[in-house]
Amino acid sequence: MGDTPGSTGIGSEPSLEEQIAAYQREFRDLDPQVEKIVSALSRLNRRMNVAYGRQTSALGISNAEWEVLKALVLSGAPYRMGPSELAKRLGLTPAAMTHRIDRMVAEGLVTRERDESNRVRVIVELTTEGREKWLEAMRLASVFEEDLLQDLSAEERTVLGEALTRLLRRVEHAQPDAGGRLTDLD
Amino acid sequence: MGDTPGSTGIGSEPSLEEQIAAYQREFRDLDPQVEKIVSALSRLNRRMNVAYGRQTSALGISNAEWEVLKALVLSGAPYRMGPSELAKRLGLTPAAMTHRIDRMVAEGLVTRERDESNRVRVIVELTTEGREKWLEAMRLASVFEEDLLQDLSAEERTVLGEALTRLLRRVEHAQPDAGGRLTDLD
DNA sequence: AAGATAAATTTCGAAGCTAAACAGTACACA
DNA sequence: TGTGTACTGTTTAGCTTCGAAATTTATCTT
Repeated sequence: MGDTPGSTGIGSEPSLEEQIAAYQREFRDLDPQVEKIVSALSRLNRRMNVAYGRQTSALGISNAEWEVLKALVLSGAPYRMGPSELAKRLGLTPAAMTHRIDRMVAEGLVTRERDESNRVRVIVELTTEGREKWLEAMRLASVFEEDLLQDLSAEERTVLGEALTRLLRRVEHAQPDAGGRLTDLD
Repeated sequence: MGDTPGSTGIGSEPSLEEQIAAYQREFRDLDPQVEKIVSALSRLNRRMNVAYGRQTSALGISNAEWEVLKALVLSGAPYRMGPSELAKRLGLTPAAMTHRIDRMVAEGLVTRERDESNRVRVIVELTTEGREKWLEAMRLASVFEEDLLQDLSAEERTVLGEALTRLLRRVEHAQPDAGGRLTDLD
């Protein structure tokens, strides 16, 4: 196992090899190959997140804000969603969603207005500035990703994409999806 | 790009395919294959973290606690570290480390005592209970992981492990590793 | 028109972190 | 032997973000 329910901290870590060796030492029945895959996956993901985080924070947006921008953009033009819809999508309570939207309105990333056709509802809409921030972050990220995968051959990319989606399907099938804190492995 | 600096929320998401299609629609210059790999990786990692989180929280330990347990176990017998060493390892300030250790001492996962040979230092040591919790979590995690990788052939495992470690090396090389909030892609 | 239902917000409080000040110990070096 | 300096860990105060529960406002049902 990677590291298991580890975390997201990035402090000074031992190398992947050292860590796997330590796992072998402390926990006998462990397949080194499985361990290698899971640990590498977890650690790779964490490093990528650090990179993304740097890029977005350079643009002045937090992760919480990024999530909202992403949800709105992916909903398609005209980039509108209700708070409760957003909350469900992001796994937050309505209260937390209200707070987030407050901040984002103050920063000009979204607007909030009542739906005139049903005045109980509220419409959160992406501003031009919000959309441009998202686009800029995507540009940075796509460059980073192309660069990251540079060394992989076309065939390797195919196998990798195929294997990962197969694993994903398996996890999504098996998961009843309940509570449980999140974190990063490794 | 996966989703980019996304987050860790697990709300109700669109399927991977739908999401990739949305990315294509909203952001033109994007290699679908790269996108597929990065998104699957990110999403897979998140789902796995949910599974791990459920397992550890069933054992009554938080992610923060898990990190500390892991660092201590991997340091090897006699499972002792100083707070500042732990803080550096986990990427926390000393103050935050003090708080975490407070909680874990109260729960009997670790002990804290002064180093008699150098009374400025403090020694945090894993208790038997702490070690057993770690072992139990590892047992659960390793079962989960074996099950997850079940479908992959020996050859696929080799290719996957190799490709992931290569990507990891590339990221670790390129990363000056500065601030930047973390999160999960996708 | 009177509930019943639903959406969003407000209020209050909890968790977890950081920065900065503080306290205690060890070591260098006159 | 004393004194300054450096280092560890803790304390204090404050910030950010979230959640639970109560509250407000609007809609729907009958």
